[in-house]
Amino acid sequence: MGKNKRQMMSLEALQLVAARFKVLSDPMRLRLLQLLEQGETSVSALAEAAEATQPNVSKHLKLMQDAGLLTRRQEGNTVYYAIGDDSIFQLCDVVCNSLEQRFASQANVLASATARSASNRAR
Amino acid sequence: MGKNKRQMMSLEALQLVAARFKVLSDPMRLRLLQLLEQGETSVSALAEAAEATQPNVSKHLKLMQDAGLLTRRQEGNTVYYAIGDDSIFQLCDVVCNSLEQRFASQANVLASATARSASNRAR
DNA sequence: TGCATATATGACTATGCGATTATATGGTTT
DNA sequence: AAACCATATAATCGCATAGTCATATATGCA
Repeated sequence: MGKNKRQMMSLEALQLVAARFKVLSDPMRLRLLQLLEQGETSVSALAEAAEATQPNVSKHLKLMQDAGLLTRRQEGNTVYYAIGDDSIFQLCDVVCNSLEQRFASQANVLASATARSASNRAR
Repeated sequence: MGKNKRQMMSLEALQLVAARFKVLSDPMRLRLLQLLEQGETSVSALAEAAEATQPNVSKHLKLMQDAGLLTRRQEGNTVYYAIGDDSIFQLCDVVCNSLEQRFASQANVLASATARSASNRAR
């Protein structure tokens, strides 16, 4: 209770946090993460589901793996990626709830997309 | 409890979420938010505290206000900005905790910066 | 060995954005 | 009115990056 007083973060720390947000600041990557929430998936399957080219998807996946968000498993010819950091979905939930509030009065673009995640939180 | 199955978000929704993350993906903006956590502050005060030029700070502030993260209040000549969406700090906490875990074994760049926020969560 | 499939990488283009500088806008004071 | 102050805006530059296309790598199979 009461307001927490955070101490200032160093510039390096802020850069790390900013970098994490940057990884999440692309619709295609969010789409891939959403697909991966259903479970480990191969690159080609992701490319088809996301309606994107294979090289493009491959790059995004590598970027997210390098950022520590995904894990990579190779089985024969095909490579399977999976969620490696569940905090991603906490982040998306918080953002969705905030956006819901913001657009509450307007045409509800987000309504169907975030209704469930909102009803999960005890607010 | 157990895993929640989210439903797919529309492309527009994903773009909105990505846009919110993008606003947070810049170290200077995070710095300004951190300064504003202490309370409403004028543009010039922010510029000095952040060691940045006034036009640069002004742009960042406007951008965050347009994104719904900040509020703006003008009093005479000077303009005061303040936090308009507290979810920002939830987001930063989640990211900090995730980064802590990730870099747990390495040199602890984040330790001092995030220790408190980590000890706040019941994990 | 040779060929097919799956993924990764490199070259290239186009777009977006952060920073700086100079200037404009708006308010206050004399 | 003019001068001064704080903030916002415009023009510009440089850089990062998402996307595409072509190609390399690598694994499996005939």
